[in-house]
Amino acid sequence: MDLSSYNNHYRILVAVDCIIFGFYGTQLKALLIKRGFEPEKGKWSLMGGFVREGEGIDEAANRVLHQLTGMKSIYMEQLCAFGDVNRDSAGRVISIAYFALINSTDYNKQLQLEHEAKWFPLSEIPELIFDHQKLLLKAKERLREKVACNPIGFELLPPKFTLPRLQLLYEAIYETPFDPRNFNKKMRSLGILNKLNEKERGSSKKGAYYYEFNSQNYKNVDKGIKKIV
Amino acid sequence: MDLSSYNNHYRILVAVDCIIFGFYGTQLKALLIKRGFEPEKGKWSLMGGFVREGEGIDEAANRVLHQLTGMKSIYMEQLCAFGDVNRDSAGRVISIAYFALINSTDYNKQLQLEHEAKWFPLSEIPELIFDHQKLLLKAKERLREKVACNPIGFELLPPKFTLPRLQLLYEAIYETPFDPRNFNKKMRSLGILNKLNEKERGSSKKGAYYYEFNSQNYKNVDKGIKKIV
DNA sequence: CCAAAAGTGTTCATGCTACACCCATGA
DNA sequence: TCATGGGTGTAGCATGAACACTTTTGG
Repeated sequence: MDLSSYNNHYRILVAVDCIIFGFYGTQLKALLIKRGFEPEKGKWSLMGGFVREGEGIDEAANRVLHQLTGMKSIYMEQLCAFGDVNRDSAGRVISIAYFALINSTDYNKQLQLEHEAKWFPLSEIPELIFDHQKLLLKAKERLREKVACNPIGFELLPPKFTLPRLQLLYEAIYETPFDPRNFNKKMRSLGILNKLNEKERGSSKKGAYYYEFNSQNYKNVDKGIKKIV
Repeated sequence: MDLSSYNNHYRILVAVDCIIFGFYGTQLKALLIKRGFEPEKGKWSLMGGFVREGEGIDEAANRVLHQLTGMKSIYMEQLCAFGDVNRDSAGRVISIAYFALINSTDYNKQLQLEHEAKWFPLSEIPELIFDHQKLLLKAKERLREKVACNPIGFELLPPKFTLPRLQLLYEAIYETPFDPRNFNKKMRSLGILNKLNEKERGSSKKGAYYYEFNSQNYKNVDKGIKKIV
């Protein structure tokens, strides 16, 4: 490799920061940690880490997500880069933000304790370090845009879920109620759900049918054309 | 500033690369340059530059755009970061991509010569260095998504333009013809155009009325709700 | 038998699509 | 006067929004 022509240029610390969304009860929440090192040690923060030598940025984001959740193959997408000169009080750091969606039922609670991580409803986010509030806000916007045309909401639910539950999720994301008749009709018409022959008991006496996401059908459809919500 | 806790981390070269779109005749084009330094000197490339000390990333993109076009206050938006380990053959470089829209009538041709820059129709892009082809593709996608709901197409036109010309622009972006009756109706109904009392002569005998973009009206509308195309 | 949540169908308004003719003018 | 591109309106269709009642069953 010939590095000669690049040698005199300024090198910068590059971090990845992850906005991790989960769906608990009726609330969309974000997973935050108590920062474990200076500066701003002990304050609430997004989970992040520096990009290492020989490590791609997506790889770095995956590593960071794995560190905190113990999960592999999390749904994850790059948001954008944040690079104001003084965004980090301890020096020049460019942060590449990722947002991730996880199914809250299967992740490692042990790791959560180690990192002093906590789920916060989006309406009750505490003060965050640096520009992390801004990253979180942008992630929320992007999630809405993305969910409107792409079936990624399912990433926030277990493989089997009921329609009322799916509706609660969309209501949490958009912070607005939907009409259950219209919602069901729309969802069924998209042809991306399989109705199972099994009911969920417990949240109602009648019981609601379970559905699963049919990704095969989705792939056959012209992506991004149909509006989901 | 206390840098102690960050000191042992790996620092990386960060570049910004700009995908610059322009509208010429009936074609959407991208501005490419002949790369002026090694590696890959003399090959076609996006215009880019390294992020400097004390310079924010948006600032860096503006600087790069100014260098090539001589224009200030160009419409510009961050696309995303590209950070695969071996994307640059000469070492680890993370690139933050920006796409820019410029009105082709008022930019500096002199600078174009100095950089050996050339406008290429999107259907005739030559081989590009590194992953620049990928950046360009992604920019094209993003432009379509963005233009569908935001009136940024006007950035590609002079302040005064005719409806047939605007239609040609949209047709170029979406690579598909529109019905002129429906297109006009839709555009007029959005209430973001001012019809001027002046006609463009030359492209037809009857002449077409000039319009200008009314950004004031646009700001009063609930953004991002209305679909433009 | 009653309370609580699940499930379903119809109507109306709106917006999108398709489509054909007259207008103004320079040559 | 004619060729060229500019400009407009209508009817059918699909989609989204509003809205109320029946079903199931555990307690």
